[in-house]
Amino acid sequence: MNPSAEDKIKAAALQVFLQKGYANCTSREIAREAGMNVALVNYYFRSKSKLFAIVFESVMNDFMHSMVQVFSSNLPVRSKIELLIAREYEFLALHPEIPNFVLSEIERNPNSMDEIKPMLSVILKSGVLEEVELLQKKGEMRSIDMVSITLLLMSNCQFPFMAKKLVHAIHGIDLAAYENQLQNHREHVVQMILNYLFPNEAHG
Amino acid sequence: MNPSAEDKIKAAALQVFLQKGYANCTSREIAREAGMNVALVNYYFRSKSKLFAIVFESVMNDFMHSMVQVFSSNLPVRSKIELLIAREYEFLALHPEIPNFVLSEIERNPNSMDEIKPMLSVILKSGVLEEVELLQKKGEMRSIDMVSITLLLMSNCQFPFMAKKLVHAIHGIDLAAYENQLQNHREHVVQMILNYLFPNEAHG
DNA sequence: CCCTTTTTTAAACATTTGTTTAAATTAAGT
DNA sequence: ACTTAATTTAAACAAATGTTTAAAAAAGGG
Repeated sequence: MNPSAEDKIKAAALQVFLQKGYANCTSREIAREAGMNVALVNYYFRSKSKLFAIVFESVMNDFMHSMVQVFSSNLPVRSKIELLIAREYEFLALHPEIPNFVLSEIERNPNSMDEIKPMLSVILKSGVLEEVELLQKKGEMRSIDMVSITLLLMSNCQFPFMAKKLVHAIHGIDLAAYENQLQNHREHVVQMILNYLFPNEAHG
Repeated sequence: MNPSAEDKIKAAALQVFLQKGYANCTSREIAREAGMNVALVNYYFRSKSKLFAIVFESVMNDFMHSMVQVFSSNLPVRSKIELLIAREYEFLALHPEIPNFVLSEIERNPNSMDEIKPMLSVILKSGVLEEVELLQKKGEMRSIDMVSITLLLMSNCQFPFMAKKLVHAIHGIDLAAYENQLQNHREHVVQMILNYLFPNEAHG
């Protein structure tokens, strides 16, 4: 079956909002991208901001989904971290605009993150924190707080995708070649973070 | 001497552009922040976009200045990296909006980075690349390309400042306490990166 | 086929925004 | 003090934008 007008608008909005951000695009632009009238956008979604809210929620769900999966598995922490990085690099290779999209929205509307809290509580209940604490007590893992661990993971996964054009400007690297560069970089990130968090083990 | 009207407008524009970005603010907002009329903004700077260009150039100069200084010093690479991270954390503690400001502008205008190229060539001429190559040949430094080194440094310095509100949403950490968290994180970043780049040396 | 509801369109509205104009005020020079 | 130039202000303009309206077209049900 063909996509409905509603779905076409939602898809167009996703595209446009991701690429230009909320303030930097117009309702007419979304309508044009969907191949229809401005009024239809508001007929189905009432307003630009309501449409954005729907798109944002759907993006956040996609983004968090595989992360929650990883944490809910019963792999050891070390493997969880490895898998998490792999998954994020896969996901962001397909949707590199998302980190900036999320950070912008959080700046625009500080309450926008309320909806991820249910997913966060799933992670908390997975027992990951306790496992980390135990490993640290046994000396198998470096003593480091969860905020810093989160920052290390997010920084090294998300920033490389956000900085594509900046790296291009600095190093002159071709935007196509950057895809390979990123996969290469991923391996450094995995090794570097694991080496640091688990200093007693033998690594590459 | 009192700041001139022109300077007051420039200062207000810096403030507003940094905080809200180019598209997300208005000329009238800048005028109000400077305590004057909209027409004065255009009287002195001709247009919003010309004013932005001036502000952007000045921000980029500030941002690059201390980086260039570090690279132009004759410290060994290891110390340069240490110093670079320290300087960036100091600078970004004062101006945490700059990474996002720069990345947004690069997206809006891909040519905006042309003006940093002179400063980049200063770094290239500093001989840092050759020193890295030599250390890698001698096996004192891990074999890793310059793009990845750049990414490791930028990711771990800039992202933590960009993600302040996101980390607040995830971990509930108070925005004031985050300042301390960042300084704590800096030490992890220094150790992690040095451990990884110089795997043969003894580290904390 | 007719009636009702849903979908689509073109046009209009009010507001905002970047920019300009023309007059008023101030400063500077002689 | 007078003239000229520089600065500041209020008002206006045109274009863009989010939203609404009212009419037209299409779809569905009996």
